[in-house]
Amino acid sequence: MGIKDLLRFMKPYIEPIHINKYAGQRVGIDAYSWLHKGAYSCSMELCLDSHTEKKFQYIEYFIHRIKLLRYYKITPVVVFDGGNIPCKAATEEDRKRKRNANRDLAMAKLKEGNVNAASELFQRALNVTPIMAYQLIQVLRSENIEFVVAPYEADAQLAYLSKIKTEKGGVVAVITEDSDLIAYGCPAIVFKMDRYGNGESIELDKVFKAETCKPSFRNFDLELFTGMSVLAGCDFLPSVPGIGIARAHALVSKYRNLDRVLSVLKMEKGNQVPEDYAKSFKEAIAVFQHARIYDPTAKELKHLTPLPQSLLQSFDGNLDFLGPEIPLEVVTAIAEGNLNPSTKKAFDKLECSGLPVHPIVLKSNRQHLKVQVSAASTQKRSFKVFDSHNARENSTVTTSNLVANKDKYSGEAWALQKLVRPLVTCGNAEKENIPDEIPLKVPDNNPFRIKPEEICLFQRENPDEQVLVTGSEEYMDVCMNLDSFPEGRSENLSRKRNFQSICSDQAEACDDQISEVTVIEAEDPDMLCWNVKSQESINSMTVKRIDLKRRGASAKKSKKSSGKKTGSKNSSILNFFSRV
DNA sequence: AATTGGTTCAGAT
DNA sequence: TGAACCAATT
Repeated sequence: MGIKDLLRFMKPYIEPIHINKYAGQRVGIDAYSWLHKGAYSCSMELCLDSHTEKKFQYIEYFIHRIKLLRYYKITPVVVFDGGNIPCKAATEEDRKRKRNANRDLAMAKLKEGNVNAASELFQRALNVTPIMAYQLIQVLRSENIEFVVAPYEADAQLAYLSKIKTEKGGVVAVITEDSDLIAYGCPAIVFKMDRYGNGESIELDKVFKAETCKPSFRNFDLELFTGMSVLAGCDFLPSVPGIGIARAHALVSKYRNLDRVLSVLKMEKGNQVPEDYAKSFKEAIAVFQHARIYDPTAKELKHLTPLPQSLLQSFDGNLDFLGPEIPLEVVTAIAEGNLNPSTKKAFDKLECSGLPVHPIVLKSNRQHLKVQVSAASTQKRSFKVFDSHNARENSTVTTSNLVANKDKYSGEAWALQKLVRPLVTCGNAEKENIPDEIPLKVPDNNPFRIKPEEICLFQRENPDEQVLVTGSEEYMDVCMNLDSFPEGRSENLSRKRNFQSICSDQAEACDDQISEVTVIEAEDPDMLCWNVKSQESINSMTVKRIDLKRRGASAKKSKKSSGKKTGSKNSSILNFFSRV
């Protein structure tokens, strides 16, 4: 997908980025990349077209990322792919063939009863359809999230949005996985954005202006860069055998003119160059330069950059390789998500049925735990934890080692504050104020840590089975089972580890950053919770989560942690204690 | 010696 | 799917 090896080649120009860089600004989203990633978790349901809620998990994935952007005050503009353009047909056919092959294999494995092998193959049979896009669009509408369906390539549309002013609907950067965006001349691109907003960025003007960085693009302009990209092989045209990104760059650097490069190529490679390569090459370049896009302000079909008369003539007035021209009303209806861009017809209501009314709801079988903090003194703080559903008052437990020194533990204090905000009064809990001296900090990363309403508990049907408690499904990191995992829950089997090994791993991994490891144990001796706290851990992505564990009745006797055990029998309080 | 292009492996969800 | 690896090629 995209330009072969381009990202690897451009490595020296790629730098890590966090999307908060674009706070307050508009950022374009290549919908396909998130739809595709989001569909991984429900690929089998999608391929089999099962009518379960899981089928719509990709929407939750997408919305989670939208929420992430909104948290950072970024205005997302979601761009969908429209129709296929003719010169991409070969690539599309190829992908379709592979998908179908994988789907058939998957079905065979399913018949054999090998569900694991089948679901792996279903992932490779994944296809993001206009109907999936349409279902997402309905959610975007209800959430007032801006979107546009491109007449053809979303990449071209995104490049266009990157070129125009914010007031006219433009964006300052684009989030995608597709290296084509570089060839389209998109000035700022974020690749590989993770769930916390970390990614890799490339800025085109830095590429052209860099004086010493190799590979050098000092004498390049965008047309030469695009030429290099097409020579290396793109979705519109495979490369001449033996020409990869390095040779393409060398050729363009040397001759600094695409026509000359083409003739040299013909000379050197002779019959290895396909008959119509030069023509296809020029068409591919023209797509990257003048692809058809939708102007949301003028509400009309335009070219990415205006088409010179001379170019039109050189193609004998036939621009069908850009995709056929689309009537005005149709292109607008497509852009606004009212017509299927492939069929140019209204979306089939039946086909689109089954969308949950509230697709973003969390699963229901869980309890919320609310945590309250009090500040008896600056030397010592006490915590209350109670079950918000049952509204039972729980006993207060204290930690003596916290916040002895305000500066030293400010990060920890922040974490604790996050734990207790918003403060929810519940039962007969005493109202206690959050101390003023704890700074309310906006985290640099991962806004979704440790919110009280997101600490939840998953109870399995059989009470003797282990119960895994983590942060909210939506926001927290992976569930991790500590000792064993019931059969049939294979997705996390690979993470099966025991408590000690996790603790020691974490302690080791965090050795240099972690000031303290706090293990939180439930009043119920079977419930364990531990957390790693330090400023660094809170602000960096590497240290993760609160993991809680409830051990089955059989495991009660063998208490593994070294915490004290306190409390009254009828409460489900967590006792907090610290160690190490 | 550099590059291509095929293969394999781990990771994502 | 992509990144990393390796062997064949120029």
